[in-house]
Amino acid sequence: MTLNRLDATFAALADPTRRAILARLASGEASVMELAKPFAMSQPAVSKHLKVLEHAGLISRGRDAQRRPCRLEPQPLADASGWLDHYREVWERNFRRLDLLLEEMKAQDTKTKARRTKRPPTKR
Amino acid sequence: MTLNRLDATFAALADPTRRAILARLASGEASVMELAKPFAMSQPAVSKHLKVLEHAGLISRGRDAQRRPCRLEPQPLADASGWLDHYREVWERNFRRLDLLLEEMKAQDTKTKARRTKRPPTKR
DNA sequence: CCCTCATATAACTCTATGGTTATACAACTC
DNA sequence: GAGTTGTATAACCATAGAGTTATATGAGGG
Repeated sequence: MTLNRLDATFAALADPTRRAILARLASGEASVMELAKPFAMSQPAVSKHLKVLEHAGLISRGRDAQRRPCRLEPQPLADASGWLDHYREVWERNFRRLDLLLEEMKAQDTKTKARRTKRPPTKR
Repeated sequence: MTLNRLDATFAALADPTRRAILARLASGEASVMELAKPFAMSQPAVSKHLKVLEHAGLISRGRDAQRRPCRLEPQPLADASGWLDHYREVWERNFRRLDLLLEEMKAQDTKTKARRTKRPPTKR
């Protein structure tokens, strides 16, 4: 469920047009025409992008006469951000740890170089 | 350039298999076979995923005899995270502002209701 | 040298994506 | 009620993505 949601969120963010739409929506609601204007692209194309964004839960749509104004829905973004932040932390910690490890190995290496005919310490 | 990089990063993250691979790599380097084991998927499929991740700059690969161990590259993640955080902040601010606006409108609404022949209470 | 293991590449299938144009629909204007 | 505006849908095309099997390559081990 939530995993599927992450899929949809990241997939939606992978397109520069859609990121631009989201950026535009950061300054307030907008109609489809308003959103389409900056792009060298037909209106149906923009509608499709909006459908993707809506399906990913990143936007929701109201009704104002014929217009279907789009507004942002911050929740999925928060989820994606959470995922990134979580792993980023782990990764950076791991990265530092690895740097340390590499220095140790470099030191070790000079000592054991003669002995290493095969693969060193059998994985980790 | 950087925009293209964001495309690749988010596209890479959109696949659950690739996210799982990254999560696995958080606990250290791993070979292709090791990475492939948990998945019900052929080795070439995993190699393809790794190629995507490498192309997105999310991993880099070394050489250890026949093995091509994968390790994480945190930089693109930091970029993606930065993009998300930036807009998330704007969006949340906008969201709060909008809530305020809606309350104002709701108050206004009761006053002007008689005048409005169409369009019901503007949703939500 | 030959064999085996780890990985990469080729060739193919299937489905999804991003775009198009043309058209339908829905709601307002006059 | 006729026309106009905003948006959605349909039908289509081209390309990319995720998977497969089969095969090639590259590096050690005996």
